[in-house]
Amino acid sequence: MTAERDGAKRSRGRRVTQREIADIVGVSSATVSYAFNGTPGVSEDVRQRILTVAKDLGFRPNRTAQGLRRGRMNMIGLLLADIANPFYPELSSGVINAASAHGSQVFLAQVGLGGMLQAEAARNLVDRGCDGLVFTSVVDGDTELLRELQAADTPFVYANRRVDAIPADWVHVDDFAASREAAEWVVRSGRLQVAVIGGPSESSVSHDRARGALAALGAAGLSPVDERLIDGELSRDSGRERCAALLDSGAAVDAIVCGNDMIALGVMDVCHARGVLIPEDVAIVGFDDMSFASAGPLQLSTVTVPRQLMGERAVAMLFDRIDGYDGPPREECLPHQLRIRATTGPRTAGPTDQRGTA
Amino acid sequence: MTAERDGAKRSRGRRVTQREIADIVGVSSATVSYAFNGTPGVSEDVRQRILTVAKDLGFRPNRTAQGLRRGRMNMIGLLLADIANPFYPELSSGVINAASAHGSQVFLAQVGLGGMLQAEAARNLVDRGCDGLVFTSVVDGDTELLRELQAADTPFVYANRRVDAIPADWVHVDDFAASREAAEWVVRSGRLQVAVIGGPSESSVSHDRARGALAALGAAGLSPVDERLIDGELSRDSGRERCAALLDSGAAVDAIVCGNDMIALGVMDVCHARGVLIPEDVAIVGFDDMSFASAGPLQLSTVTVPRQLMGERAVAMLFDRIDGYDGPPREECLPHQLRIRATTGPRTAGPTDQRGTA
DNA sequence: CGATTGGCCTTAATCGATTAAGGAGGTGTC
DNA sequence: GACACCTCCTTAATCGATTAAGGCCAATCG
Repeated sequence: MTAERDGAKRSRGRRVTQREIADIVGVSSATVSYAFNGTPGVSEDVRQRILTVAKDLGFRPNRTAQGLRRGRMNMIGLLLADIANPFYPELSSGVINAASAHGSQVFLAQVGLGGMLQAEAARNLVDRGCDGLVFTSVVDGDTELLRELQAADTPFVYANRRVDAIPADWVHVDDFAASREAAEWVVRSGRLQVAVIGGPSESSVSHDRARGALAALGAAGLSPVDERLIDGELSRDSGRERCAALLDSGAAVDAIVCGNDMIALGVMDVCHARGVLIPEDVAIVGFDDMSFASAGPLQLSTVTVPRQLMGERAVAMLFDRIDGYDGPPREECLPHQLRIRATTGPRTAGPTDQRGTA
Repeated sequence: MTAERDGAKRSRGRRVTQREIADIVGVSSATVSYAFNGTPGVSEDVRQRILTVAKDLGFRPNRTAQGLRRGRMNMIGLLLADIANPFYPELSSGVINAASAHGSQVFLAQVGLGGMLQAEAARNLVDRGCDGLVFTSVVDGDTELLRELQAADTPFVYANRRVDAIPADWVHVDDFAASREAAEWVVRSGRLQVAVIGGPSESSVSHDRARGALAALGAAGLSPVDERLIDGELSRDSGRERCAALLDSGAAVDAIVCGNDMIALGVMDVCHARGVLIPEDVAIVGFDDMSFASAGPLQLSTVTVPRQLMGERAVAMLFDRIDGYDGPPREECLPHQLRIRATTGPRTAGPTDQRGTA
């Protein structure tokens, strides 16, 4: 008798359909559909009766059925390497909000890291009917997938990283220039023994950042402390490991240019643990300006990347494609900003020669 | 003639269907479906021919059609307040990976913050066919929505926050006890003028944390410095504002217990800017142990919350429901850990009476 | 007054898969 | 020879919406 009992009785997901509304109002289901879509040719009286009944019954359209019929699901896929890396949440936030403003929602896939491979995840998203994809973590190995998507005419954009071999819409910052500026600053402030601890070379972004730093060093007639440290992961752990290896090697270092702020965090962990003073002994510069970089006592010098905006612009470009734009791939370069804080302050000690005795 | 030309010619999303495979192999589409699903009753010969043709044509099943017919989309919805708040990405990562292990993918909805209202977002996810929902940021105002979901028998779980009035599966930590422990530590180390800068009282988690801290103070015969500061947002900005207000008020303070690490970050920003020494003048304790809390020079005392695990357990409980478990709501309390670092070190100065002249 | 015109609905096909029910052809049994 | 019984397919309904095409009726026109 009660609503509770009814609720318990129906099987899960038993939802009101247009057909039921049609039966109650006494019209055909087509009319109900027309009423909801505002299609002309439904009298105001009937429309009102339909809407009233729908409301009473708590009708909600089945988006799956709509999607099947209309061939468009109004959703986009977002692929990222590791949502726990603080770079991505803000980018994602931009993507989600911009998509929402376009009436779409976002399907999230985490690739690598216990998740699926990128290609598998991307195909899955397409199978589910995503109208387009935003790639934030492509690597060169994804070439085949991207080719496949282009062949099938599935819209996608690169946010941040890109694959050179597959031209497509791309939103990014000038990583090369930004990294060069950061390294230049370090060099100009008198550091001579500069180490570069970068990200994976298969990522275009990390690659560009490393090249930028090396270009600055080269222009000053310097070369990096230990070339083998350049390539690695963009994680705090990897920063720790490589910084420890660097200090252990006994090489003289008075500055470390990091591929991102997470690496810088790991580097600072090790320096802190070993009593290496920042910036007195070693200057440190990160990349991305993650929220913690400006934290009270931390004050990491870094490069600001407009991550939220990057997500928003990526979605804007993607919707252009989804809505039919068919021109050549476009590239949008967002402004970055060198943010000098305390970790690149004046150098007061001689080149450090800590032997990593900590 | 070329594959390129064919590709350009077909309209977007023109994908191979079972029907086309059936026509080529010379069987009915039903047989094709049976072949893919491993349903008995298809000869090995025919099955092989079907699979071969499917592979050649790059067939992929349309998950939307499958979902419509099967009534299950194999996806879950994840609702969160602000993906840029570092609490959520790690929780999300746990959710995504656990869902992936169950063969499901995750739909993400950001509520508030330029996104939709929670109820709107949740209904949207259900309309799209999500098999269940994970709520991470419910507030008391969502009661009606939750009731509606229960009436429709839509499975959902609370991760972290909960709404008392609507019992449902819930994964959390003992925020009350953890916060009490944190405050006790501060009190035991000799601080007498303790301020509590918490989160929104409409969040069960913030509410419990605030109660825990107050309980510790009460047990020591103390009361918080300024009760009006307890309620606010869980953001760095809010931490800044309230800390500034606190210092401006001229009240004597020698410890600040924060509702989470973001607030603590804002508090540290202000202290740093005004020359208030941590921990000499003011001890600070956060909550959540976000990655930056342990950063080199930062060393924020806080409480560790197993966020990734929380996401995984939430999904496990959710899938129990999706798979038919129909018992009473279950509650899972995960272990927390008080993490004492440098910001709660010994107090060396008298109670601060900075007038905020910075 | 018969024909045309519009307004308002209905019929039925369709999206791409799943699946119950049924049929054709061969084998086995008595 | 008849009947049951497999094995392997096919037919057709179905999920819940959308939408082209067509029907009915009253109003309008020459």
